[in-house]
Amino acid sequence: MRNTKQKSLILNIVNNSYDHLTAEEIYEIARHTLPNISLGTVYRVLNGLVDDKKIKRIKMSDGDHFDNLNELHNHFICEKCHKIIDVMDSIKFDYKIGNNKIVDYEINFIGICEDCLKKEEN
Amino acid sequence: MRNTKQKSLILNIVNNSYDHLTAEEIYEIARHTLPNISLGTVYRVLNGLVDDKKIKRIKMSDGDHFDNLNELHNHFICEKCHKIIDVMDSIKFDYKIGNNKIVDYEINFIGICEDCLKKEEN
DNA sequence: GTAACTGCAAATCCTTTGCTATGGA
DNA sequence: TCCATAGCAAAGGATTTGCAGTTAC
Repeated sequence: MRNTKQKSLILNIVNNSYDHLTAEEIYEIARHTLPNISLGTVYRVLNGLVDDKKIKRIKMSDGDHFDNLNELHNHFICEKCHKIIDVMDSIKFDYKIGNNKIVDYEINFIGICEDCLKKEEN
Repeated sequence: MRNTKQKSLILNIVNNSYDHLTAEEIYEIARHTLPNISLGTVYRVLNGLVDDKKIKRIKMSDGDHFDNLNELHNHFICEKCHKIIDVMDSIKFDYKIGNNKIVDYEINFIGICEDCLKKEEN
């Protein structure tokens, strides 16, 4: 895998954001630096970075979002507005599932976020 | 939400399968009983059942899969072949994340399944 | 009776891909 | 130099949606 300016830019964008950006959002930010970058390239680079385990993919109803691996964390996902909130507490598992090799795990908390709870009250 | 034969059939199919079926697969099975059922209806009914928390959606790279809620369980997902394996052990959490209301959580173990490990050896 | 649901087909939207040109090592 | 990668645009594929007819309650 070659080190292109497109790739290092995209990795930087993901690593410096805690907003769980979509490919489209990353594309818009990347264009500030590289106006000619294409959305196809953004998708291709993101897929490569996920394969290389440099970033993580979060599958959502509105398309995939991408997350940095700066610190171990999990997610809370709001059922109403689909907001993703980082849960920094590190939960540890020491687990065995048959003869399958566990490489990683993720815990997703699902519920209603503070903002949506407030809206419900009204 | 009305109780149609399409809906009860689809709920039965999901509840009696442990194969984490896709909409397309559910459609094919449903056609044995209701030959005129349409794929659009399958998608619409599945969305309704997920909203009503009668079944669960599993987002995968090849499209969504649907899972029954017969027994509390989590999933192991193979990175290579994308197989989903049920993990029946019941892990319990008593957790608080700010003022957000936690309704549910899911734990996904990610790794390489036994079959793919064997293939790698060769 | 009537509002909700179905079937059908077209549309939508995210994502991938083929091709040619470019640039990193 | 040479092959992986970028840009562009077209294709792909899962899912949604509009509409007219049907059905559950």
